[in-house]
Amino acid sequence: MEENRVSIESCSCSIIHEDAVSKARNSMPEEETLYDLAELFKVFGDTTRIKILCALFESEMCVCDIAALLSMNQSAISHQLRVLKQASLVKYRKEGKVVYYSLDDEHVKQIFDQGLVHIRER
Amino acid sequence: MEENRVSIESCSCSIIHEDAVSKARNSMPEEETLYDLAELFKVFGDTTRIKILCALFESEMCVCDIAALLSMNQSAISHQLRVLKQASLVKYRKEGKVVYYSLDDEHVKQIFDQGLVHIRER
DNA sequence: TGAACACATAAACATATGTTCATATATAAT
DNA sequence: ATTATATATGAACATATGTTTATGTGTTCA
Repeated sequence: MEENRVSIESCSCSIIHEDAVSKARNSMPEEETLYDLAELFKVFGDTTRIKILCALFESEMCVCDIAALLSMNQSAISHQLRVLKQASLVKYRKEGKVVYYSLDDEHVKQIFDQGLVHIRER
Repeated sequence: MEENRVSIESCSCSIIHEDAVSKARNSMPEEETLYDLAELFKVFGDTTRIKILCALFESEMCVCDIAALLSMNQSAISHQLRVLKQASLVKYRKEGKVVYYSLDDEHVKQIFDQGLVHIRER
């Protein structure tokens, strides 16, 4: 349908399927939600952090344990734990000098497992 | 238990909980699996790509439609569609000059929704 | 045949990100 | 009090990443 073709400044091309575009536009969650969602997945999108989460599926661990497990230095792990903590993916408890980290959330594993399903099936 | 403390070169600290470390080590998936998983989530970890996927939940769309929807230029969208395609998250069909993209996978939405659950509950 | 269009892609660029190094903080032990 | 240890953090650095710009490719239509 020629009538549906509308020029948009930001894009040199014309909209071919205005119906599809407006349907998508209406169903789209808020900008902030999508931003937060991307930020969340970004946290999962690093090998070190994925390994840390994976390790914590088994039991809580202190920073040194994780560093030893992954053969990385303590600082790198500590930095990544901060990222995980900010994303509410891990929580911690202090016991003297030692800080024990554990999963903060029950559906962290569900996100993880859904990802696994995808990579196994392609 | 003092006997459990073992020095590791890569980490200046000593392992405090060798049992926890070895349990985690044994349950850890293969390195390659974890790498692929991180790569997958990395693809979800960008606002533009999240929006594209979100748009495709409704219906297939051509490149220009998506560019107009997101007020971005065609090239940027095309680059991101390539990333999504390489991750087996979208597929396409050609119809003359127009290339229609759609979701490749039924559990893309499940990963997306699991992420939503997390950000809504924190 | 040639112009217009939809899309792809390479190069360049600015920005974001992860690790390391050095150092600070807090607790425990001597 | 001093030392050792577990962790946190800021700065620096190298690398990765997303967007733009320019251009190439393939298809349609006049």
